[in-house]
Amino acid sequence: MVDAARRRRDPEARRRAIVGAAAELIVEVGVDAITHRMVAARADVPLGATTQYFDTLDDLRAAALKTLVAQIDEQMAEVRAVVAEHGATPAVLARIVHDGLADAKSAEADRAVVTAAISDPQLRALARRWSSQLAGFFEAEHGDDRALAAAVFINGTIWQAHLDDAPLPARTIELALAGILGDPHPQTDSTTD
Amino acid sequence: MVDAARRRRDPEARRRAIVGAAAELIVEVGVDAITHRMVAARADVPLGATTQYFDTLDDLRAAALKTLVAQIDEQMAEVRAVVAEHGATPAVLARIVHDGLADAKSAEADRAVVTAAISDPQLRALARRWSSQLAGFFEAEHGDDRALAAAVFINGTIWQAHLDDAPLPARTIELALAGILGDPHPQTDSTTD
Amino acid sequence: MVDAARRRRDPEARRRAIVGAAAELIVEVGVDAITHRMVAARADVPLGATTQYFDTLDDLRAAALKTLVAQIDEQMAEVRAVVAEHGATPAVLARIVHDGLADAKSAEADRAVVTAAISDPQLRALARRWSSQLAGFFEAEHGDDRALAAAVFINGTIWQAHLDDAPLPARTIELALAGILGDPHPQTDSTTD
Amino acid sequence: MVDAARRRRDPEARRRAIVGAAAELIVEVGVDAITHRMVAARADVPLGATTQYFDTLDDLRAAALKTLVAQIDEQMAEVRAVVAEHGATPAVLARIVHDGLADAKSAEADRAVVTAAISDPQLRALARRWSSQLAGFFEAEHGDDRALAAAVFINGTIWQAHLDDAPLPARTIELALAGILGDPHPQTDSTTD
DNA sequence: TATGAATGAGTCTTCATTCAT
DNA sequence: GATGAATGAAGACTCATTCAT
Repeated sequence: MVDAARRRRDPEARRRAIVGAAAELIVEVGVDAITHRMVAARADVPLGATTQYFDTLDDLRAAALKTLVAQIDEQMAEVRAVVAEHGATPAVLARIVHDGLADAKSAEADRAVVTAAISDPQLRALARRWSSQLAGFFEAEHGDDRALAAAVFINGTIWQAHLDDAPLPARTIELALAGILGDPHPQTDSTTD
Repeated sequence: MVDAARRRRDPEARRRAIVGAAAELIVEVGVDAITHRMVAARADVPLGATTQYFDTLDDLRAAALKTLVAQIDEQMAEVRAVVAEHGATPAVLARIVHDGLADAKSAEADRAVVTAAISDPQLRALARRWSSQLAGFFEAEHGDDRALAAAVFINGTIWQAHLDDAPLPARTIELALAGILGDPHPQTDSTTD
Repeated sequence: MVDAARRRRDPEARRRAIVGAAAELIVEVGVDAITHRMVAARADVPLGATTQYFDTLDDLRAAALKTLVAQIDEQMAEVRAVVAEHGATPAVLARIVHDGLADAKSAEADRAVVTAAISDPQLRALARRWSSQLAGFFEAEHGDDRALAAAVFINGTIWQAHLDDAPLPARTIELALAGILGDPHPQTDSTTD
Repeated sequence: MVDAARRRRDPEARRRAIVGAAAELIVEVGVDAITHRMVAARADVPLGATTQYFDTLDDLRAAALKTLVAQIDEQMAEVRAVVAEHGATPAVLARIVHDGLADAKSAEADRAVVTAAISDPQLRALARRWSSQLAGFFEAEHGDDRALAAAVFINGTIWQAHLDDAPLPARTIELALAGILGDPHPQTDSTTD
């Protein structure tokens, strides 16, 4: 009764429940597949509640994607923090990436957002930015080309993790990053080897 | 009249037209967004034809995905042929990957299928198989780990190319592959630790 | 069975039935009050048929209004014919107007279209044109001012007939028109003649 | 705070604000198009207030129409006063009608009520009464027939003014009324027959 | 009493699928 | 076999009305 009563008159919580349900469903079935009915059922609210809080399904979608984006931004901030403390070495990054992928939830969120970015210009810009930020960790030490390649590889691991339903071994990631990045402070296109 | 007569007499061609239209549309608008009406319009056949040749929309979808899959398999066969002749060196693979990505059409098809694979178990199995085949080119020479990492990187390039609307430079791909694969004939686990 | 079978596959008849039902309902409940469901029920067709034949409710509304407009144009043509033969005398016009108003159906259609014209610029233009045509019958003989006033009076009779559920007596109409029009060939504002 | 406090303490004012907003909106968008939300926004009161003061939307509509009716009754009273002083001559009436139509606001209100009367029996009765009152001004002097015709003409001017977005010239109205009414003190049926 | 959150009925619209022709 | 008309289920969205607070 407390729950029911509370839910009934806690608009902020209800809004969060709806957005959360939408975000979950976007991850599960895709950004275009969600419906008011699905979201209402998942959030355990009546159908009308979904339109009460969001004028259009697009608005709801946008809000849900925003929370997914926020999650990724948070991840990125954590990465930044770890890198700031321990340096952007292959071992450090490999650990972060592996752990991130091991968290199925966040890995799937990453994938969902990137997939949604296919047809959403705004999300595409964000995805591009994330890719740049990732590359940014390596640029100073390893040059633009290798940094970009490392970011590309890390993005690739998201899809591989999805295919395998399991993250790549940290060891494999580390090995690959080490190979891609080469020795610190190399020329972008190496002359001496 | 010739056209009409022809079509009437060539059900196989009509079926191909429908499947082809569906495949195009899947790439353009996504696997879930196609409708009988869209396909009929694109294939320039009457609405009824789409249900005449395929009992359900899902059947049509499946057939269309099958042709996209076949395209990818063909690509893979070409890769295999090139590799058989020139070896699976970073330079060779980088060229193939770059050229494949530069062909927007095939790059989009790749992406569409991988995206569709998110929620289609059969396609997922295929995607896994492609990843394995890709890795297979390198396993003998470089060991399982590095081979897998190389495949992961190549998959990553598909998404990066989509984000940038341009393929990665062949040079960057080659550099990365060279780094990932390291020296030929290494142990799966690296010697020194 | 013949009826059912026929209706089932006589698109033109079905379309007419739908438009006719919509027109009836517009007259009865107003242009903004019609719904697909009302029209479908009145036309005795399934709900889907109304959207099969008209992409949007607005399209259906427009088609229905078009038939009402056509009815009025036809009326106007008849008036023109009668006037051409017998002249635009008060007696002749009074007879026409009275008979038109006595036909409740057409009187209500007039009223419905004029009412719909309140918020539909296209219909407003038409209503203006009708008013002009009506005035046109008298202009040559009686000058612009009196002609316009006669048209205004005739329009007024539509509303009075609606209020009274009965047309004004032809005698009253004739008397009023005669008074409004005065003697033939008057000056509108006379200076020279 | 003053405003809020005031409103809180003056339910009657709030009720008036709601009814006034509803009346405005009826004139603007039609009697059937108003919603609680629209009225609340226009009256600048919370949504709940609209249902607090009126059990149903129909009740609110009725109240709003009542104020519009009152406005018209007031107009009619003014007409009566002017007529009592200056007589119901064509010139006097023409001036009144023209000025009334020139006041777009009141002309639109007239039109809105007449339109609403189409499907509201109560309003229809009122409209009938106004028509009678209008005719009443002329009956004693000019007989029933001519008086009715004059009222019909005046009603016609409302619609013409709406079509033209401008009132008829007072001169035209006067001319028409003079013609319709003929000489004072005629028999209902004209003398010669 | 005043507020606005809550709910579901009803609206337009799309479309897979069926089936008469 | 080929066509497109037919149908209803389902989706997005609006809003009158109720009622907790």
